[in-house]
Amino acid sequence: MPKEEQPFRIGFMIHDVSRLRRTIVDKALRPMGVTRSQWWVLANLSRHDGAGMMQTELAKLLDVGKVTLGGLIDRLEAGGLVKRLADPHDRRAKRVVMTPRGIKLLAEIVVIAKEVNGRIMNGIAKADVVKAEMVLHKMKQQLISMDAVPGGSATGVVDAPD
Amino acid sequence: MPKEEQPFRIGFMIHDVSRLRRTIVDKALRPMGVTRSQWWVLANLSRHDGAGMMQTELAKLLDVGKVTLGGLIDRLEAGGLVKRLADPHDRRAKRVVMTPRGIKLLAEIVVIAKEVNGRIMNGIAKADVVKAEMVLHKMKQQLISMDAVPGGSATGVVDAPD
DNA sequence: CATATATAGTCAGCCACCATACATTTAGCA
DNA sequence: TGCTAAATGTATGGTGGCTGACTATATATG
Repeated sequence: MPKEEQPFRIGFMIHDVSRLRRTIVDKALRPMGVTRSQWWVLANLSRHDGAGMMQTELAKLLDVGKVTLGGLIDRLEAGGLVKRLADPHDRRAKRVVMTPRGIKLLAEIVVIAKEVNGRIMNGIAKADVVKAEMVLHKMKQQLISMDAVPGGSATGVVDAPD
Repeated sequence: MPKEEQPFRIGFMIHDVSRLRRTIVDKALRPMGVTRSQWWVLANLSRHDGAGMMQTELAKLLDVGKVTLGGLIDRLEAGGLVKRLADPHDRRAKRVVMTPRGIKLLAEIVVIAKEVNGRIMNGIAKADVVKAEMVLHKMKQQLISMDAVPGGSATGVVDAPD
């Protein structure tokens, strides 16, 4: 093995870590009946609370397609964690809001997730993590500029804050 | 309110990049009728060529479950890129080998993939990429030690030599 | 030899993605 | 005012990933 250049290494590495991480987190979250993606939706929903959010709005925030988000909402709704309400001003739209049950569950999830996350990142220097995050962020921007975002239609701006 | 600690950031970042990257690569590869996961299988298969590989062996190498790999092989076989041959020594097993067509296609794929990859990594310093890779690698080891690998069943103690 | 256990693959079922196509409704414009 | 264009959400169908249950074979052990 003469250690040739491996331009794809980071790509596969990301793929692997993403997959394995999902498995672990989902396993830890299973007792509460949600997956990591569902948690992700709840977390974002809880920050933009108030009148709830339109599905399209939420999908854009998460960089997923309307269809994918629709499916996630379906499952969350089936679990009684969110509700779809008709928008009073736009009869096409539905506003997604968290139920009390959803709010309560989210708090529990965060506790578990923090613990698991700590174990995954165990022994990795904080500074290194930050640097890696920056590389990933650049990759993400590059990808978005390459039209990776699914519902495409590139409505205006990129650059998700936060 | 300024910027609280966000322990999950890198996790979601990896998730995002992985997802977006898959979309882009798959889009670039579509003309040749394969996905990125299929390419991944072909690439690994081509390195361990010769008598082909058993499915389980391949699954272990890729850290995916037998079932997932079975599905991938199904599609590759349907496309005429690999073949399943009966193992002469073990009647349970099947050896997966690449067809000439598969070999040829892999070469074409690599060309495309290299180009796309270059664009994704555009403007990111090589040294930073290497550092990020190291962080990811550590995460991966940590995850594997947490029993993330699917077909798990902890066949003895595994210390997958890299 | 018989039985138990481990291993190779498959089947069925679920979640998360995506793309394409569609109905409904809203908004823009001639 | 009426027709077209855009936007919201859904339906449909495919890939990829996982779990759990199952068959068939191989090996180990009493």
